Amino acid sequence: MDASARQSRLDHESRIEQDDHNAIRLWLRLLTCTNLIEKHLRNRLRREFDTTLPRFDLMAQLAREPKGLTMGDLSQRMMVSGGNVSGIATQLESEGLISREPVPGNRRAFCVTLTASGKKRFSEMAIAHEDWIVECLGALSGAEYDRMMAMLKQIKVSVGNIED
Amino acid sequence: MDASARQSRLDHESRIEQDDHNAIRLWLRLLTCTNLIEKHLRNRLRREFDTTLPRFDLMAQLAREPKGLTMGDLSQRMMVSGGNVSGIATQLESEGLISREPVPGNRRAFCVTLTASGKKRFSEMAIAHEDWIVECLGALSGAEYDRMMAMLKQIKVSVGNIED
DNA sequence: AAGAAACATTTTATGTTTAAAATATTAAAA
DNA sequence: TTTTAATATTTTAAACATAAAATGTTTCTT
Repeated sequence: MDASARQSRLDHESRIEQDDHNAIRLWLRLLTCTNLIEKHLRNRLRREFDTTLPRFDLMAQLAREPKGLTMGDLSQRMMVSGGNVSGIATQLESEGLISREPVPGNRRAFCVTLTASGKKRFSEMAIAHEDWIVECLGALSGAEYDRMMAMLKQIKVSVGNIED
Repeated sequence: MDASARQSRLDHESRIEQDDHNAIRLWLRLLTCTNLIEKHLRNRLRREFDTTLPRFDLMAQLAREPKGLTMGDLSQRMMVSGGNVSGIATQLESEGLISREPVPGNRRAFCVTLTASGKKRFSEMAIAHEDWIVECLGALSGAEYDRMMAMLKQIKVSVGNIED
């Protein structure tokens, strides 16, 4: 193998390695960024509203469905396990923010809704929450938003295709 | 207010609202994407190596420092609490993947290192782990990598500046 | 050298999350 | 009608995470 052939082999290999490392670097930065924002939101929810992200998420789902949702609906929409929803709902219920009523035609299910107090509390939180996110992501231009959205969608599809 | 003025007011307001909603949409997609990849990695670690992400992360830190790290070092680098590291280390030690030796000149500290078995296991996992990430993010072109990295860095800075 | 302060780690208590088992209800099929 | 399957929820067990208290070690001050 002459020098140029060796060189091109090395280039090829190092480019592949570089791509691999790029993928890891990108993943790590993606993870860091998301965790940073999530931690920020958690801190502010705790500090300003004395609550947690999962509790906020549950209330957000209910706010979108004034007619209420069953525990199973909540589990599915929040993409967390049923046992998890059960625990969070118990807390929120004891604080009077949600109510769990039996469903007339279905003795298995509970219909979970925001109470008046829960609605009021959630609307305060939602406004603040939106502001916090704009603070975090507001530095990106409209064009950058679009590009980022497109790339993330592509990643989502890639990952979705891997699953067996 | 004439029609065009009303229109421009509406446009302005709706653009702002749109931006807000864009920020939330972007955040939600970012979160979904990260969670999707993380869940995928967790599943494969569990399925193919019968381990967890925190355990992998601890071993990864040790693999980078053949001389070993103290519990405090690990806690700092993994960005988790000391008590947490303690629990994970106890598990890995009982499985013979790491060892905790007293440090000669410092009777407070333990020096944690990968055992031979731990090194072997980790190198297998690291290769697979890298492949999984390339699978997830490989659909992006080199230019897209760069743009994404730049935007994430910008977000990181934005969020960092908010903290008080 | 003695006491105070800082440090490294473990222990304890508490909370969140998941997966899996258990319980109960409804719907469908034989 | 009885069995079976699907659904809805709760309970339980385990891993992970944090904060705070406890323990032991080192270093600094005086």
